[in-house]
Amino acid sequence: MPKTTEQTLRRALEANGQRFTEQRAAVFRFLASTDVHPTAEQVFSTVREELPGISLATVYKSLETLVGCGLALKLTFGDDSARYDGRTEPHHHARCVSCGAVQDVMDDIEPPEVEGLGQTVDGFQITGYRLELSGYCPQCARGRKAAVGPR
Amino acid sequence: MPKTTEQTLRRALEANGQRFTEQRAAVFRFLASTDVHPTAEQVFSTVREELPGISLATVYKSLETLVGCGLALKLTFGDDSARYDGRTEPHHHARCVSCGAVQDVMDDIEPPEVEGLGQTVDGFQITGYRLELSGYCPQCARGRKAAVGPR
DNA sequence: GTATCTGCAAATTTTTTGCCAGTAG
DNA sequence: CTACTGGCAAAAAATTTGCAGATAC
Repeated sequence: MPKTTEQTLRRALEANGQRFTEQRAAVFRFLASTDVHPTAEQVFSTVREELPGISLATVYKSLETLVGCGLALKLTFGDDSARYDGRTEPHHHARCVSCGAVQDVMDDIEPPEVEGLGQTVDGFQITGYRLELSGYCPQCARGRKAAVGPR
Repeated sequence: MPKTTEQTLRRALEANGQRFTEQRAAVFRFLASTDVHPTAEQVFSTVREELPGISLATVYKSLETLVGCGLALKLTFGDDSARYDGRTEPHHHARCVSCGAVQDVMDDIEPPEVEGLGQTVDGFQITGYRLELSGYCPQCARGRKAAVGPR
């Protein structure tokens, strides 16, 4: 866990009037180290290996704190429960329709730009977007014919 | 409620070995008539005006049935609970970051096409995509400066 | 007539909250 | 020190399930 990671966390917490704690640090480190977009439950069981005493409620509270500080994103995919993303740089996600796994994809899969971004669409003032790809992950991709199109 | 709507429902149900019921019809009609992407709870309270005896469990079951027949989509936006979409044609969504409302947007806001669609990206075999715009709905858009970019 | 539904209530699952002791600053 | 936190257990919210009576076909 590089010092810079802790620095980042301390600063962000401080900037939001929050305190630095071991629990928050552990949650943040785990989120920052993975790209699987874990659910709260997954964060809990992983972090517990390191901090056996941590409770699920604390994980939820820590996640909420991190989201509030802009250090993580709370996302939902398809019809699953909430998942957390420790990366705040622009990137998109691909979700396996077979096993439900969520993976990051390089931002450059995205076309030039979404026309109308920063403009008004149907009365909506657009400030951002999120692209979710569906498909089969490497493990599940076994002899399938792809049907392409938005949904 | 046009006869064609009922026809559509009957055919789809039949094709999936499911029976036509008043409850499913009411849920379907409501979904097809709105573009607000209601939660199960919202479907329940609206449909109950028409069928006072319907139960929430039945609404959940009906929604699942409709999704199974391809007559509706189950979606999640941001960090909210599951929402249902009665439209199956290609279109995208805009979500108000202020009030949480979800609105359909014309498909042509979408750029030409997502490069790599139907191809393999990072080992993922892509079969579809979903675009979610963030912004301020007409009601909430009041003197704001837009910061643009993926998130 | 018979397999499939609905409604109800109870069970699960997911997330949030209240409270007191513990700790960061 | 003092306010903010974490852990625990209980609460609330969201969704699913079992079952007996009702209903579509």
